[in-house]
Amino acid sequence: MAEFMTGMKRTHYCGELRISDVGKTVTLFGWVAKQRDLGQLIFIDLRDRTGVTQLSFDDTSEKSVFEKAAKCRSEFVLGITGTVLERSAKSKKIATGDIEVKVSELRILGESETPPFEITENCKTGEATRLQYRYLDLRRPDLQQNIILRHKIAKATRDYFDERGFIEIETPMLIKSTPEGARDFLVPSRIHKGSFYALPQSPQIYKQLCMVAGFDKYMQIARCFRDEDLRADRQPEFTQIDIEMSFVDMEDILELGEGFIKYVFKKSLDIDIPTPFPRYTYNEVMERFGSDKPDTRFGMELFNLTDVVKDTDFVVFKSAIEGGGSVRGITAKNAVKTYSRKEIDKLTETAKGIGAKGMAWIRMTDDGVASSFGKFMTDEQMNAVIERAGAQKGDVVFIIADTNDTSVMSILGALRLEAARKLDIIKDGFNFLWVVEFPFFEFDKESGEWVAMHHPFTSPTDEALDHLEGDKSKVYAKAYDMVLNGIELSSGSIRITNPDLQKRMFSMLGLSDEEAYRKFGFLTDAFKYGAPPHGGMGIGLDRLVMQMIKASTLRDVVAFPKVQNASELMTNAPSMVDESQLAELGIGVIGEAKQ
RNA sequence: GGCCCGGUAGUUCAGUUGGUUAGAACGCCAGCCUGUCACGCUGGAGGUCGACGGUUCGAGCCCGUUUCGGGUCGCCA
Repeated sequence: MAEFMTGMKRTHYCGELRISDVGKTVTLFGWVAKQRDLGQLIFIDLRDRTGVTQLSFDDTSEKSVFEKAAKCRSEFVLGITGTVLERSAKSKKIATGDIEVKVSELRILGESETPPFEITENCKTGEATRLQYRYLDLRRPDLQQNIILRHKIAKATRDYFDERGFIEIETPMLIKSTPEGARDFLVPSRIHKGSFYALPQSPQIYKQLCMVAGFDKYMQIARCFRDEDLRADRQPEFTQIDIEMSFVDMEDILELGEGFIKYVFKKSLDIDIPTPFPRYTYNEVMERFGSDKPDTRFGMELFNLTDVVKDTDFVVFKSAIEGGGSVRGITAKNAVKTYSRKEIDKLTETAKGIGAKGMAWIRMTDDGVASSFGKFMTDEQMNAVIERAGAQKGDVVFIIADTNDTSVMSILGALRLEAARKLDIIKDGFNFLWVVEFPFFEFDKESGEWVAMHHPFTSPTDEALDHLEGDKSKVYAKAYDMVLNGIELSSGSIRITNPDLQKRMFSMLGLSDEEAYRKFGFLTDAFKYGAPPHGGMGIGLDRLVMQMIKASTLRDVVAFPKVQNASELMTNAPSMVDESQLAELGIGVIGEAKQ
């Protein structure tokens, strides 16, 4: 039934025509957004990626054209030629509202069944249905704008780094598996039966080898893969703006990163981001915000009560402190109405869910001070607590005690976010910051051992070189994170380039010399042949775009995303494969297959 | 793997203490309509109430299991 477009050539996009075009003969292609049939008069809104133009048909139209227009339904694909007319009734709602196109030739290039949901902005249809028909979802103007903005950001990214002498180099997708951190996606080899490639979690090692090779400044908009569980801001495949530079120290990289953010916000959103970004040490953000990726769009900072309550009779506080831990809290301003006893109980459950043993609280009501632990305290002690909390009438104080200081801070960090959302006090804006001076090791409670917080190529600070094998809590890394509104946007470090130091690092991570050589020998070998000092970072493109458009999920900025269980609803990937395919690869499935 | 939330026409939702034939709006179909742009008017079609099992005289509603979707903790060097 569909007609051919032979002989038709587009003169304009649907969103382009203005009053100045009146009188022109134009040819447009697009989809029927809406058809309004008034009997002897028909209007069709024709949509493409740029916008909508109204087409009109009346009794002066050729009969066959008019009849065809009457048959048009939503999402039919049309090609039309006609004359631009000034509208008698103008519309201010759309950019082309002053004109319409009186159609002289109409071809139905593709018909459409009724779509499962309307192709409109602010579609209310659930995500699952939209993802199943993602090609229709992507046809919606808002999602289309997201993807187009993403393109602009990627373009600005390449421009920025190109102007500064960076070279984009493609690194391989089929690489050696080095399962140190996240789980690898594995790809079986047909030629080497029983052997596997891995998909890269990041181009880390290759970009470092590019530095050894002398490219000096590398960048790549690189797809990365991690076989871990999904979150609203985590997809199993994601895109990094990956950067590495030689002969630089941390300052150079931070400056480059700030410049990049400034540039990309200006170019794609025309927003000025002030630089330099505030810089916090890891210890400072943990103490003040209870997170290594703090959201600084609101206050409610943590305070330390350990010295204030250490002599009280409250056994919960006392035993936490005696066990080497701390007592800390946050104060929610004007929250006494929001946080009724019932709501506090709910928050306590939340706290327990993330590892708290309990939660103490103070409510500063009109009738006085109510608290969960007042009976264990003298009035002076309670007043000292309230003073430290900076609490006034109308405020609510939440207090966490634990023998593990880090737990206390991170639990309060989570409660701080939860309370801020509930109280709706998070201001609009783009709060960038750097977190620096990361510890090199963190203590793993389960194994009782110190484990590396970063990948094994991260350089310790110069001062730390003397006591690497000593007090592990005092070793810091030349690592830095860029944080935006509580989301980790970027992570980077200065790398180790000394082969001996790299060997020391591997052995501290529990890798034997043989094992280290088997896994990373090519890198340590490379460092024997003149490795320039270098460092870099990877900026999460998806997360950056998501923040720029204030989306709440990555799925709004990824064209074809995966859902929570890591499957794709449109194609139903992953799927089982034929036995013959498995046989060729020498692979069998153990246990019950899960589709 | 744990915890929390949700699933009722194509879509978004309502559905009382469990009680006759499960409703509305939008969309869809048909007819009428010359200035609409959320067109209007008239009429119509459209439901395994996610699935299975249980309780009950009777289940959309109660219970259990399961599945799908979302959030989150673990995990993400």
